[in-house]
Amino acid sequence: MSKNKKVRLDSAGRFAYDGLDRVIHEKARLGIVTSLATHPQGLLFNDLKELCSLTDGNLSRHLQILQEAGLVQIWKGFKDNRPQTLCQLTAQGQQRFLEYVAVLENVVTDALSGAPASPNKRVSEGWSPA
Amino acid sequence: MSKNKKVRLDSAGRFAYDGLDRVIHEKARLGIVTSLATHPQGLLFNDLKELCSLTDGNLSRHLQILQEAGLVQIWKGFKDNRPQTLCQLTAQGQQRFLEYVAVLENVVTDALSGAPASPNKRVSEGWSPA
DNA sequence: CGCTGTTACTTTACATTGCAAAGTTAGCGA
DNA sequence: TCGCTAACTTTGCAATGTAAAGTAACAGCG
Repeated sequence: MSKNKKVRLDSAGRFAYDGLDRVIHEKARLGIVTSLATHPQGLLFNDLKELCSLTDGNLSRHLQILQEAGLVQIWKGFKDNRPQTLCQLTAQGQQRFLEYVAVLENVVTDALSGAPASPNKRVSEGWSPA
Repeated sequence: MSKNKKVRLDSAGRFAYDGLDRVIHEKARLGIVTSLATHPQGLLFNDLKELCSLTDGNLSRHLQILQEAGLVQIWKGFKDNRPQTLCQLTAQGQQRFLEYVAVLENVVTDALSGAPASPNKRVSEGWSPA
């Protein structure tokens, strides 16, 4: 079996992506935050529901998490005597989202840098499948 | 209160990002898959542990999920009479990862297209904070 | 040779999280 | 007045992420 080269110490944590903010990274919330980022005037609860294809309960939960994390401001209002909820990114939310996107760009860069489309090298002798 | 424009029907699902493969999207697994994508010859369990800053138990769990999903091939071998585990992306894993990264690029594009760095517009009258 | 520590993982226990069904409040129309 | 609908919130529970604990085997030492 060929001798595998030990990962260099300075690579430790290279793919940990610590800056990937979990509050934003969850798929449903990523969609919510991205759609809010592209609508500075905010979006209604129903608009978010449609844009992100979420159920009422799910959207409500995620908005609560985003609000508690300080990324989203929730406004209550009325239209035709009916209650309406408007959601908007806070300044902090925008900032954290930009930071998150920068890390996401790193992931994309990493992903495309290692010739991922090329076939894997055959493992050398001495290995058997698990 | 100003009249909010209803989201156009053709925008439904615009930010659902259905192509964001959850098996890959989980932060720890994203790191694992990205690091494997940049090492076609595969990586040892310990190398992955260091590169991704994961505990043994956590890494093992995620590798199991990736293997069960068909994205990763696990090879067992020995070095100096000690067991070693080599992990490698499968062809399917590479394909799905490329598809995933394409969607990630969409997210990044969306995120940067809506003037996210510009301050939010003040909400019109009639709204009060939740 | 027995014992202890270490290595390279796997398994387990449990806390956290994501989801949608169920619930709530209030308005509208018959 | 009643039934239905809208716009959410809350709840129950299944799924998931994490690291501590466990396992098997090797190395070194006395």
